[in-house]
Amino acid sequence: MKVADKHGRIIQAAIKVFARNGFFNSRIAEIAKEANVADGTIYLYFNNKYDILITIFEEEMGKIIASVKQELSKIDNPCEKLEIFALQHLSLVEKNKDLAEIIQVELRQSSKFMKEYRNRKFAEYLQIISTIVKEGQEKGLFRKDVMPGIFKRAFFGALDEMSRFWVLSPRKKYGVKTAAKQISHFFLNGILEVPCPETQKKKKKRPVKKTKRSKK
Amino acid sequence: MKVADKHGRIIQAAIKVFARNGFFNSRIAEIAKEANVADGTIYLYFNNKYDILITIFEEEMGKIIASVKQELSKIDNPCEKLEIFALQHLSLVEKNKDLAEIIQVELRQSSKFMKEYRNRKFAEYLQIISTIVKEGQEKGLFRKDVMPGIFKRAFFGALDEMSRFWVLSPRKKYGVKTAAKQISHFFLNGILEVPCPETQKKKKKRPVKKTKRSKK
DNA sequence: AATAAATGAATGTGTGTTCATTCAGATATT
DNA sequence: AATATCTGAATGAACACACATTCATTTATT
Repeated sequence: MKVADKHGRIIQAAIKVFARNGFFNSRIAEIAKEANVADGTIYLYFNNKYDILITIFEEEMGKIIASVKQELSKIDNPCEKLEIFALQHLSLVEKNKDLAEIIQVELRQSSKFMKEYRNRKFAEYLQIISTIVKEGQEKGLFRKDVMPGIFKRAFFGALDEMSRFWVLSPRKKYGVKTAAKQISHFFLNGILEVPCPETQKKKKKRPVKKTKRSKK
Repeated sequence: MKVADKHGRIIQAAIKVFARNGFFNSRIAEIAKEANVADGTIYLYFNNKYDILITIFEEEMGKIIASVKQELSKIDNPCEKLEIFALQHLSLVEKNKDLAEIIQVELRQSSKFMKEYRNRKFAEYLQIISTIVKEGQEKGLFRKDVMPGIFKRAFFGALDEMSRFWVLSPRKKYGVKTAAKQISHFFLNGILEVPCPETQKKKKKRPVKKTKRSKK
């Protein structure tokens, strides 16, 4: 790696330091030291401490979204897509523990100050999931009464909580593959030995109009 | 409410203020003002700022665990238990937005500094879920290959993410009941229109003993 | 009168940010 | 080719200030 690219070095250092201490307990001086750079230099590349955090999210989250989308584009079957999404998500977390911790913990905490911002990138990520669901419904694979807006949050939340566990605890009990398999299996097939009739008592199954496509 | 009970007033004020600004951006002076108490008075009841946060978690989380356990004890069927758990969880969040935000956001961020502690209370909450799962497996209702340790996190995560959405966004698109129904339904029955054979390719389907119902 | 509880102004520390200064390398001048 | 001039990236010591905590004093309770 080049000696230069101060920007990149500062970002990488900040990821490490923020993950170690949390944003508010991290000192600019510590980041500077980690990046082998003078305190003041940081202000040549970033407006302030907060700006570093935002940049981390912007740049790194962007990479992740792109990579996940890329990976999913190779697959057709929505069932498989969900499983691959889970696997990808958990693998990425495992590979980038520090980054994952920041996105999970620090950015959530800061969300009050950058709601609108976080939401955009984050919504984009969640939308990958709801798109898969809609696709599955169109293909007649997934039940029509599944609300994609709820599903995407539930599915993401499940993965997110699973990874938090990894991020915070040093040794992990379950492997990435096992977890991804289990979780996608929960959501696809449920956990019942045999489908439970009572849970569907409310809605009568109404005949679904076939909305082939709606492009004019 | 009594004019006294400074302890309680400070806690309530702190919940409000922490939720509004986040822990690190909250001033002791602001909490004092909100509680109609002098700055110094707070230090008669708490050791320091952090102690207030911990106390909030300890006292309030304790109440929640007790209340959920209480509610679940009335029910037999594990399927129903899961649904009630979801409903309870989401309802509690809705009723105590500020508290929910603190538990979700601030405590997660602080977990680095008090891992051992958070884990105990939190684990207790998660364990409620895995206990339901094990019970369901014993009764032959839930598949044996479901790992309770993964399930509890996935299920909790799903609910947690759903409530984060409510906590952070002012108007909500889905009602508590709808969300609870949908989420527990995902986990019980999956989302497939028809069980997907591929996803089970690993394990040979072993003949399922017909567990008609398990009520004695 | 004695004790306890509450007050809030004062303190001191920790830290994000600034900015005068340095100096390696580029450019101009001889 | 040698020397002088310029440039702006990098530095890090110094600053300013926000804020948790303290404690001498006041007020309430017994």
